[in-house]
Amino acid sequence: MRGWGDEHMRIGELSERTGTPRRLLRYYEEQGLILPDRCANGYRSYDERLVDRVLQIRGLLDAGLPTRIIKQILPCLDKPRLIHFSDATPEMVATLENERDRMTRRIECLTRNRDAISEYLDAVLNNHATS
Amino acid sequence: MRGWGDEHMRIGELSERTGTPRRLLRYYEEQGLILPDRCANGYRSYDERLVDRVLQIRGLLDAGLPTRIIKQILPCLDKPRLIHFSDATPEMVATLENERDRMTRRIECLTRNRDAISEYLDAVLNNHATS
DNA sequence: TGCATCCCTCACATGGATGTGAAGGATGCG
DNA sequence: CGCATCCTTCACATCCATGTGAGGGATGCA
Repeated sequence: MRGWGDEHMRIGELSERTGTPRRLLRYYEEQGLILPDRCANGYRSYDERLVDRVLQIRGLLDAGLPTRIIKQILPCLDKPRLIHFSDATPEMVATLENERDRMTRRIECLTRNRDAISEYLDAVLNNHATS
Repeated sequence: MRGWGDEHMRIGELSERTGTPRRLLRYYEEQGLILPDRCANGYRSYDERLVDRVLQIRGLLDAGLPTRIIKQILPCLDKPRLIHFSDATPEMVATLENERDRMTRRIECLTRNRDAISEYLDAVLNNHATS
């Protein structure tokens, strides 16, 4: 029953909606990637917006970034235009530039190889009759 | 002295030229990603072309693909047009399609986040005066 | 010949993401 | 009430990429 458009949810629902084991939701919290509040229970209470955030985290993890880095870049993606220059220390900027370049290289490598796979698949699927 | 454009090299040279610890070169071999031949010594002898292959492997690893998958996709990238339909079993094709899609998703995620970082950096570096 | 430097294999260690389960408290339904 | 189902914490286990070092053989130079 409990309306499906609620503002908050417990770990089970977030787990289902993101396809992420509860264990990992706790792990991401431990790593400082998400910060759910707590009910009087002690139960974790997740805001609706955390669904997207968790999916984003998983995407980045899957793309090979470690939680330590994800933790650093997430804040920059949160505030769409509400840039907060507060913690934009020079080292932070350097870290971000560095990571941006790493990501670019990763993207290039992935794209190159994915295209090669596509090419291969096309070849196999089109003129396979000529085996 | 031994000419630097040789056809083959030992593990030390390959390690230097690819920036890869010897340990890992042996590991990649153990995982079936590369297949150096052996001198009478027992020493591994690497073909010149393995330089690029190792770099490619490292790129894919860095992008988050496990060796198990890399092993499966490498053969498709080797033969530029010399497609070998021999081992193109239906499951293999399915695996490749699946992996291609995963890579596409990864690329999208990385691109999205990298662009967000870029945007943030631009903002910080351009109108930082308005802190 | 001795010594440095490469190579070999074997094997245990580490760090990060994830699996799994125990032991127990909260909630809610019959 | 009893029982199922959710939640809590704690802790050990696994997989994978990588580090590290021991013990020993090969090569080559002084």
